[in-house]
Amino acid sequence: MISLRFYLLDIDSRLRSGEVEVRLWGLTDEGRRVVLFDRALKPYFYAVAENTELLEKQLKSIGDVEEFELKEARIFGKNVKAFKIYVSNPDRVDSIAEAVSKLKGCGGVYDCDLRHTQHYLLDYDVQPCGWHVVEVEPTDKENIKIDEAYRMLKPPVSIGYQKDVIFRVLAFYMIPLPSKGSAKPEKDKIVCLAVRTNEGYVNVYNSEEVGERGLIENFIELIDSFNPDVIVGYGTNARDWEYLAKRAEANGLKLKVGRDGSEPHRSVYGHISIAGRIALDLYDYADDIADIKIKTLENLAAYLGVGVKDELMEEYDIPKLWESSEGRQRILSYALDRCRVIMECFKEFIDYGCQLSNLVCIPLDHVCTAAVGFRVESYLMKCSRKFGELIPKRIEKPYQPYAGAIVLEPKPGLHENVAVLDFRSMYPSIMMKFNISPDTYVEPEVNTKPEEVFIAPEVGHRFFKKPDGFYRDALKRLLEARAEISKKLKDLSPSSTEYRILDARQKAIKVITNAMYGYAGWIGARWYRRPIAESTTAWGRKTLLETVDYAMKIGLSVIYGDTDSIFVKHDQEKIEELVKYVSEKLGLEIKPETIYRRIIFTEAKKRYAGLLADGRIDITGLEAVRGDWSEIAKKIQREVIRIILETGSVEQALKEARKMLSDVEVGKVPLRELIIWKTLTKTTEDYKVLTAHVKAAQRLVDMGWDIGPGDKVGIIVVKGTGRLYDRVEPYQFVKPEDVDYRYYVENQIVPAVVRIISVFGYREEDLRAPIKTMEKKGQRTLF
DNA sequence: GCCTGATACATACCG
DNA sequence: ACCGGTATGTATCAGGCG
Repeated sequence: MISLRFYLLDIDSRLRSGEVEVRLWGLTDEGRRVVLFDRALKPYFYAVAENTELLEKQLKSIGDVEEFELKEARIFGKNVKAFKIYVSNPDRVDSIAEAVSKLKGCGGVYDCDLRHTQHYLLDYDVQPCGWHVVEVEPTDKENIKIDEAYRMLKPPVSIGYQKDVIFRVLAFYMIPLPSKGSAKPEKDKIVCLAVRTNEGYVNVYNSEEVGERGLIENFIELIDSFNPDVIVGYGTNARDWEYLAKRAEANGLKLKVGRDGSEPHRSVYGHISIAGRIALDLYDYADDIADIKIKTLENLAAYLGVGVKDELMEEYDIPKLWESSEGRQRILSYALDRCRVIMECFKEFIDYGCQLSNLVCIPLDHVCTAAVGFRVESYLMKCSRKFGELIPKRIEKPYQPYAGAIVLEPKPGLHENVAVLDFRSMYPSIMMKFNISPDTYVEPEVNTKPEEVFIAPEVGHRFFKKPDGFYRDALKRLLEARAEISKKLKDLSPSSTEYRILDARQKAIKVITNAMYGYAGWIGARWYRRPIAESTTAWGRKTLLETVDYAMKIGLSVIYGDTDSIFVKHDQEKIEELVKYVSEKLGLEIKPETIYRRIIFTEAKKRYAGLLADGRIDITGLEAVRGDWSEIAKKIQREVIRIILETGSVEQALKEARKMLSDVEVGKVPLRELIIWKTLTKTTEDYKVLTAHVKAAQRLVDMGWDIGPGDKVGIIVVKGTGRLYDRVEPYQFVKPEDVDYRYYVENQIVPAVVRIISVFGYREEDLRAPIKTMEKKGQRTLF
């Protein structure tokens, strides 16, 4: 027997002579790549026994039910008796559970729609991207590309061991040559594939030199010899892997890149998995970052501070470039640079990725692809085990709306010295304070004594004060962990490894904490309970209103507020009093987060712009921060905002705006700044009304471009008559002389500017009038 | 058949 | 495939109008 320290990278399972075998892939303390086999866990599910004897009798007669045992468990806080039912044929867990759920005396089936690997992780408390001690014996490697293979003798034991793990990483970027529209793997060859390892190997395979077949062979050989733990790319789930597999097939090859010689395969959440390796798609990371509007690799790189060669190349540029040797050269160096950028973005991402994976207990490759709801749910499943809660099946539930947060009416105008007071984790704190949880919720028909429950305002839902609900427990762990990390971070140098990892972890914790309320109100959630979400927002509204009332009572002028924040005229003493009130009387924490030297509010909620102490300008909600306005309109609005905030002179802002606007009128503006991007949210046929971006998308599809739901369509408005949708073109096809510059002035720039200046009594005419008329208004400033 | 205002649809934002 | 609240632009339709 050997005892090993083992870091878990990936987990999968396979059938071996009728048994499920779990494979744990990872690294040892000495940096050896190993795989561990374990058949100890038998497939199972739970059936709640409402009539134990009756149910037991029927269970005996069901084929493939190997054995079962009666256990104590909990469902939504209620103690129940349930049979843990072991199934001999792992493929039949679902169907047998379905059959058992219909038996007399059965009160529902639980833990039945989880993958076997998930049961394994939960039952043995195994942590992806975490260290364990394992007791093993050596076994045959079966040609697996690994240093050692072992058979597990006991379940793994998770240990708090922290050690930086150095992965072997391969980044790649491929370029196919499209014949028409988007490249199609059925007919369009891959002409170049760039690779880069984190150990310094760089190359670009070129179909001109080695043929497409040679290019793919080179790629497979590199994976074979370098044997990476991680293979990273951009857009690999939606495109690259499938493309490579099809082109491999067309060349009589198999894309055997898995450590066990298997090919990439589609797995849960739409992820493409590679056996024994982490297949990462940085697109998923970009998708998670709201500030990145158009999810290109360049934009991700810019966001992360990774430098990109200033060379724009899009798919429609490729065919023409490929015709000349100079163009081909450019394509090759472009691919190489993209590969470098992918590797650098990977380095910025990986600490956070590992921490998130470890926290929510989803393997690293899947956690990136999993939506927030599934991440929260996975974390909750882990917590539920400690409470003895069985895991409900995912079922369709009807949608029933409920009231959310409140937003205060802003005081329009320019204000000076405004402090923003934010509640710290308002919803999680409220959920903890009032023990809001699926297992503490009191059904309407249940009688309770007034002192044993919390009653939500407005909606009247009740929650038991004791014992702790499992949401309270789950949140407490998160908040305590984060507080502890914050304390540690203070004593660490930001450049140290430990700081980097802890900071990544606290970010991961924050994401999960903040998503917990949203999860509770999601109809797809296993632990969905509308009253939970509804009560949380009700207490939230009450809290905010009470805070506003008190602020006004002590003479603080409240300018705005939204959900968990209030904007007040800065007054140190009174703010301190308000903070004290909130902490002592409401039992929550409020903190001045931001101080604006100056801030502009329009009549509209959720839209404002402020000047910070350090001179930066913060814009919220306005056109300037939206992805569906042209850059030129956004740029001019930003400029107007900046001048007003810095000088207080609307006239000066107008003067500048007029200058910029007149450039547009004569066509002195790059086409790039005229693109209006909109997301296609469904297939073009599903739209009830025709819109500009849908029309453009239809045209692109007709021309052979792969465009579907979720894709962004970039349009430019061109001269013509009729509806807007009759006057737009996909941006790729527009020449400067086609552009309808008047549209941009009247429907983009003017509205964006007027939105701001109208606050100060100026109108469209003031923007468009000659300077002479303006002077009549005189030079005045707002402060 | 054209104009106008009301309404529905579509998108993206805030917290 | 986390929530509800909000702003805003464009399409579409009903009704007025000799």
